[in-house]
Amino acid sequence: MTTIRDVAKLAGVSVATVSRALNNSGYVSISAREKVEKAVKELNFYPNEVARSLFQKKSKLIGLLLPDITNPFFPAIAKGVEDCVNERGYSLLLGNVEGDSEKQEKYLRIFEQNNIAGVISAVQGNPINLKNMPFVSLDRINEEQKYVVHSDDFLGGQLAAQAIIDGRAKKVVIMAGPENVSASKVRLKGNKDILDRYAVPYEIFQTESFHLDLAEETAKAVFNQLSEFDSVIASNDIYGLALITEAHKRGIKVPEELQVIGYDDMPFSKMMTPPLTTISQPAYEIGYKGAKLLCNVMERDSVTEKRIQLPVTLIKRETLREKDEHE
Amino acid sequence: MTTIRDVAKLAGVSVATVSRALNNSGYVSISAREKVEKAVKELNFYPNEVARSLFQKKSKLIGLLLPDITNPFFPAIAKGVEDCVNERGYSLLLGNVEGDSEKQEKYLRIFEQNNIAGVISAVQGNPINLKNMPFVSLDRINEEQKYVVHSDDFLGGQLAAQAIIDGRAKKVVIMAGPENVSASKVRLKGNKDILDRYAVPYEIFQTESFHLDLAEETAKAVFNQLSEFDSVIASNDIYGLALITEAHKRGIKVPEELQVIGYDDMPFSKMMTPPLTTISQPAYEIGYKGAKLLCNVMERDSVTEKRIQLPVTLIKRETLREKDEHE
DNA sequence: TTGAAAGCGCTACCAA
DNA sequence: TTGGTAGCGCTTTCAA
Repeated sequence: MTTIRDVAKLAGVSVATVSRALNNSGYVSISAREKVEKAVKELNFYPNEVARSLFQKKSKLIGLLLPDITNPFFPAIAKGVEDCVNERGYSLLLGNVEGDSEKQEKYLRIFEQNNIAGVISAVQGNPINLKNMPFVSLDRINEEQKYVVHSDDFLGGQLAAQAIIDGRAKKVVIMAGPENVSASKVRLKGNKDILDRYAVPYEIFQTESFHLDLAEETAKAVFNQLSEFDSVIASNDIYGLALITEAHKRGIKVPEELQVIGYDDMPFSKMMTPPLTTISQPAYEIGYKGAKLLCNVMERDSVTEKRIQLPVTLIKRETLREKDEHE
Repeated sequence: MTTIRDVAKLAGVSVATVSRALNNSGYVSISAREKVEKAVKELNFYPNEVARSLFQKKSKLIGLLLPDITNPFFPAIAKGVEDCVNERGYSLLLGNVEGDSEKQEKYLRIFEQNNIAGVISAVQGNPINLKNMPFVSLDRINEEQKYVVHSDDFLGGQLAAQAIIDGRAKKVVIMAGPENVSASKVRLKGNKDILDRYAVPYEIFQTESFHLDLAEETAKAVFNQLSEFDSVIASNDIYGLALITEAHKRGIKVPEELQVIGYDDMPFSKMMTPPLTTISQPAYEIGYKGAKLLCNVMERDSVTEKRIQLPVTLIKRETLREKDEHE
């Protein structure tokens, strides 16, 4: 391992000068800088981040907490986060938490032990071990959190309900995501707001998780436990797809007999037969803007826009009935 | 921040004793150990990994290089990796490389600057900046690499071709994944091996990437550039789905007029209409076993099983024609 | 069995 | 403008 001492020796200057030259801090004469640069190049030297981090009590690492890396929504967020932090010279320490709050706390501890510069989390809840690490919440947020980036879940819920109503819903089933996840709760509110306004009857089917593996059995359960519904607002695209698949198995036609709307606009949703109508939220952008916010929080003390809300849009495809233009 | 000094002071022993007690190294009397444990608990002390890593010249971090976190295959691998390294007390530094070899080298440098314990990579190619970090390749491997975990791509290719033939393929299109990706190349060989054996005519449509965003336009291109094919071996499930969607748009019936087989058995592939027939490879297990292999390489010097191959299976669903039992 | 002290590679203070 | 040096929190000699 080549160190700053090797560079100093080769350049014929002190380690202090090398350090100043590398960090553009303090005074360095042009000739000294040149000697250092030459030596750095010759030795192919890159400073050890661990040593730097030990001294600064702060590393160039950012902790990323995800509820489920297997759910396509989160890799999209992660990519946005990564792109942004990379531009600023940070790297990501990954923590896939799986709804396990012990695991979450364990990760927070690991983050702290590694002098993390900040943490960005799409996991619901206020971590205990957070100490005073800069912290930004994504998507699954709560009221007390100071820095958050999320999309307009209430509007998303409204849009979904409105679209279903436009498809002449007589009786709708709302598959509501986990009760402890803010985004689900708010969407549900949005759904109800519109459904109530138009006095369309609905039933709520509460799901415990967004996990992909549960989608199929949940779809079955919906059909087994509920009846005579002609419209479903699914908790996300995967659950919507599972529901459509189950409907097909039971000989129910989509959208004629049963219309379905998803949430998230996952990459494959447009490739279904029929292509899934859904609410799109800008996952990549949530990640990117969240990371940007975190960087700003870490670098300055004052940040103007602390709680950022991004728009959602209805993506009309073919799992909803056509609006009856003649009524 | 509470340090080992605080613990030492509270326990009434020296920092050396605290260190020994924490690491179970060297002699520590029972009474000293008890005092230390009590102090540790009282102060809620966790050792700083950065300091430890600086001294050891080795951190508890493992670098994970992924070609595209957005492709569901890789999060599945990542989860396997994470589960395994967690059990052994390591955490993951994430590097999403996007087929950009500069980015890959940049990450390797960052890994090195952070005293990484090892790296695990699903990216094709032999990194230059690898120095002597323990290194395990996953899925996209090559001959020179010492430690690899992958699935039986040749068999996968054969299985896909055989299944297509069983569905009475007259003329098949092979969508071959990127030429520089080993897994694609080997699968293609497997395809050809069987197709040639049965003298079934085929054309190869070379794709440049596995990237999700390109799936739709690739599907269009296949139909625009090629004709009179009745079977497609897609490079993965996403591309298979995109192809089916495009076929439907063009009024082509699947599987009657066009049969399609995918690769990877992504989580949503069974929820399509019709459900996608595909080749399943154990992504999670590839990740898990790869991480296990890496840990063994890092901990001991001798590892018996250096190149691990995992099985693949044909998942029959409904995008292939039935085998004609009467022929 | 214990503790003092050196030192991992770096930054920043302070004196020159 | 420069360099010597202390010290970040930890582990590991080595002497007691």
